[in-house]
Amino acid sequence: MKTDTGTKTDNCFVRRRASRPRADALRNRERIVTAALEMFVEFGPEVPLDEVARRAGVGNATLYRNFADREALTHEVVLSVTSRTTDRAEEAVAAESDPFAALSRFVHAAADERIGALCPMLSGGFDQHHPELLAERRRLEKAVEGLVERAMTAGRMRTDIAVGDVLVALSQLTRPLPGIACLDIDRFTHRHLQLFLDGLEAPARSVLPGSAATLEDLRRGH
Amino acid sequence: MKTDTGTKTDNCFVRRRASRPRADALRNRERIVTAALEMFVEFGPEVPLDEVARRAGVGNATLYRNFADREALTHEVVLSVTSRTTDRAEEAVAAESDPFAALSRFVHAAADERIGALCPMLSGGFDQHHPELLAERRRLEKAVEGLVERAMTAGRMRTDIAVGDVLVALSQLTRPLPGIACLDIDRFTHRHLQLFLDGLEAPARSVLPGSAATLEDLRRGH
Amino acid sequence: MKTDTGTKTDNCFVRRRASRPRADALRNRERIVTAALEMFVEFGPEVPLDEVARRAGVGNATLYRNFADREALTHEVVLSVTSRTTDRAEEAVAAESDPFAALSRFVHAAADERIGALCPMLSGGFDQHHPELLAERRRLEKAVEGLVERAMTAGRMRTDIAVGDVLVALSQLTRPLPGIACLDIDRFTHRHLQLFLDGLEAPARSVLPGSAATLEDLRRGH
Amino acid sequence: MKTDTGTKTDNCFVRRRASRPRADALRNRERIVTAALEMFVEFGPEVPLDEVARRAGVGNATLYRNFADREALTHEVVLSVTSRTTDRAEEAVAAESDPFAALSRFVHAAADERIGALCPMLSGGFDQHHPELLAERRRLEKAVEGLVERAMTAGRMRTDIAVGDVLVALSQLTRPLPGIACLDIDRFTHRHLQLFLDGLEAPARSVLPGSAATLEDLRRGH
DNA sequence: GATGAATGAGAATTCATTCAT
DNA sequence: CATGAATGAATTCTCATTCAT
Repeated sequence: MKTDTGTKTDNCFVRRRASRPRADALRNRERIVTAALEMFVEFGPEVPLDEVARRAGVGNATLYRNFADREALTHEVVLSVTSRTTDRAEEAVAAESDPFAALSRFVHAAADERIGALCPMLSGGFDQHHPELLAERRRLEKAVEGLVERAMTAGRMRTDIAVGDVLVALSQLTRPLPGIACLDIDRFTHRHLQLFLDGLEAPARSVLPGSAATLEDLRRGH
Repeated sequence: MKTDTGTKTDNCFVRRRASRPRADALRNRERIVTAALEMFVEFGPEVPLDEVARRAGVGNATLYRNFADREALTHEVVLSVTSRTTDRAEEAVAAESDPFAALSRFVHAAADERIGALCPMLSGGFDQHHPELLAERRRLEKAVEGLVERAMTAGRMRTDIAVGDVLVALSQLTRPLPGIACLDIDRFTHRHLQLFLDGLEAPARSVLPGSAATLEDLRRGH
Repeated sequence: MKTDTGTKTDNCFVRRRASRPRADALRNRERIVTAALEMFVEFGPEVPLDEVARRAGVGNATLYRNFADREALTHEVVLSVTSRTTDRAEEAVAAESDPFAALSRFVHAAADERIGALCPMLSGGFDQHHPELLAERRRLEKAVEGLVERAMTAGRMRTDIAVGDVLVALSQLTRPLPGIACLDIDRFTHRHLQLFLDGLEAPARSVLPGSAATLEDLRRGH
Repeated sequence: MKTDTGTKTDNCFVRRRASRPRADALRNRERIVTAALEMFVEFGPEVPLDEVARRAGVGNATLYRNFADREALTHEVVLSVTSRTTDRAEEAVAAESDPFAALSRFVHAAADERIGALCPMLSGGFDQHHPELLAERRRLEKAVEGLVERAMTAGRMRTDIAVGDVLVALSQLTRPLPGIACLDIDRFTHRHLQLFLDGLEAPARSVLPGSAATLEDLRRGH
């Protein structure tokens, strides 16, 4: 995942203080993204960027130097959450031999990565069709598709479910309620996720209406 | 200097139909609440009130005459959705002989009433503790409690679920995604609700973590 | 003091119910002017007219039926206060044999008539040059001039003072402080007026700078 | 997730002249206060803040960056006028050997500092009980108390007067008449102040009614 | 005539974004 | 690079005035 944004000055050698600012700058960038995610979760995606900068411990102009506007920052946050969530999907495969256990582990891990925070951003606020994002999202879908298909193949879950169903339900159920620490993620959210997983595991009791979805679909109607 | 305020009754007979002019006013009031709900669903709870007024087809000041500020309008919207949702719960009991079918009918009906639109409002934006709201919320909880208990007693659903679990999961799953017509309520939402219901109906497969919740609990952490 | 505003329908005879609404209407008009004066004193000349109407116990539209706009109402209030103050000046002459005592009585009486409330209105807010107002103001000046000259002639006060000095100082000293009941007119204002009067009575100790003024002068600079 | 907010000190030496950029900012702040005082005097305390900003030559948001709201700006204006007025009281002591001349000098100087502009603000519009203001007001009262007591002790003025009487009368007499350049301060105001001073200097001719006041008292009734 | 409701224009305040140091 | 300050373009809300009953 090359983030070579601005690699122009990479050339080696001396120049003692040339790379130092880089270290700083990179740390700032990360701090800002972290702060932004936290505050989107706590206060919603409308949170003033000046406040994000304050929480990140940098001046507002530094934020704008790194991210041209709110859209750019949102983009990075989405990218970062998506990427880490994908990592969790991959870890889950490795960590659990039982395929449904793997899916289950992923679901809870995704909640901890605040995948729910992406929801409000799905609706505008950044360029859904940016290649970088599309790529990352496909990576996530592939990974989750793997988890789901393995569980189905093993007969461990009902088979009328698509990746999109999992991802959307998962996102919605973990979607933060600004002002309430992420819907009190420990007291409620994991509980509801477990209920959801139990439902996936049980045999189908009805014909699900509507159509299975990919994340992609979500934007279609727009 | 007699300040005989209230001498208006000097004009004898008049005032027969003192409440008539309100026909218009009442319609306006309702139109505003309706427009507000629609726009909260479409654009989120931060939608400019001037836009709400425009959609309602009234001047902005008319909105403010009816609702002192955003909080007051939000209050009314929440009240109205809660109330209609409760009605749906009561209807569901009457309409279905099977207790789980009743719960199921309620869940889908609540989605159509946009119960999910309440989520973003639960986090501030209005006075949670207003007696009027508390009363209405209790009515809703009682009604849903009835649905749930009957289904459990009939052995039609797992028994480790509380009203709050149903209401929170239901609200989250149907929570609107601004910019996407209520998460494309027909293509996805009812599907996910059905999946959720299937999960409720199936026997428990795991011990649910965390604690069951009432809507009340949601505010506790705050 | 003919206030034949709208006397067009004065014609006598029958018409039982023709003059009745008149009585009402007139009372309303007076109530509004009274309420306006009270509220100008209490809250300043920016007080919302709807509030004035409420205090007067009439609908806002009734206020506007009687006074085309804020200027018209202000006009009437000024006229009314000026007129009553003039009456007080005339009464003072009649009531006191000592010329300075008469002036003194007038000064305190003018305070009770809220002559200070005129100050904020002197600065725009209504048409200073309206003939009706000019006439009334001249009447006031004449009356006060009488008081002052008599006191001077009797050797009861310093002679380098003009009517305008008395009226302006009097108005300023009694000018209401919105939010503080007319500068607590009894505890402070009459005290300061007495001090002012004592100063007038004493022999001149210095050459007063500037020029004596008529109320008229006040508008000149504008 | 280290939230080492405050790592700004990573950049070693920097920050030498951290307060330099404030040169501009400070000037702006002062310009705004100056403009505000001028416009309060000219147009009253309700003058639109956007206009104040324009007069100060800054954008409206700059005003709001410096003063959270009208109250905060008013606070600063009051503070600034009070403080300068106190300075004048102290200067007056130094400049005049005769105690009454000192008082007299102060009174005219206070008018030039627009002490009268404080009047409309005394009635709400800012927090009267803010410690900063209370302190500054006490400083003013102390200073004027000194002037008054010295004049009394020297037998140069009547002795039934309190600081509050002087300050209130002084403020009222110099209170600006929006629309009229500070009551044409040179043509009328100094004249009336001189008359007032003459009255103070003369022996008491009557028992003053009411009670002497401190500025503090003015708020009591509220 | 009288009333409550409706309205648009304007004022206060916030915030994304740009600028100067 | 980093920063605090500046800015204008919304947004919320108020109020004088008009309208419909």
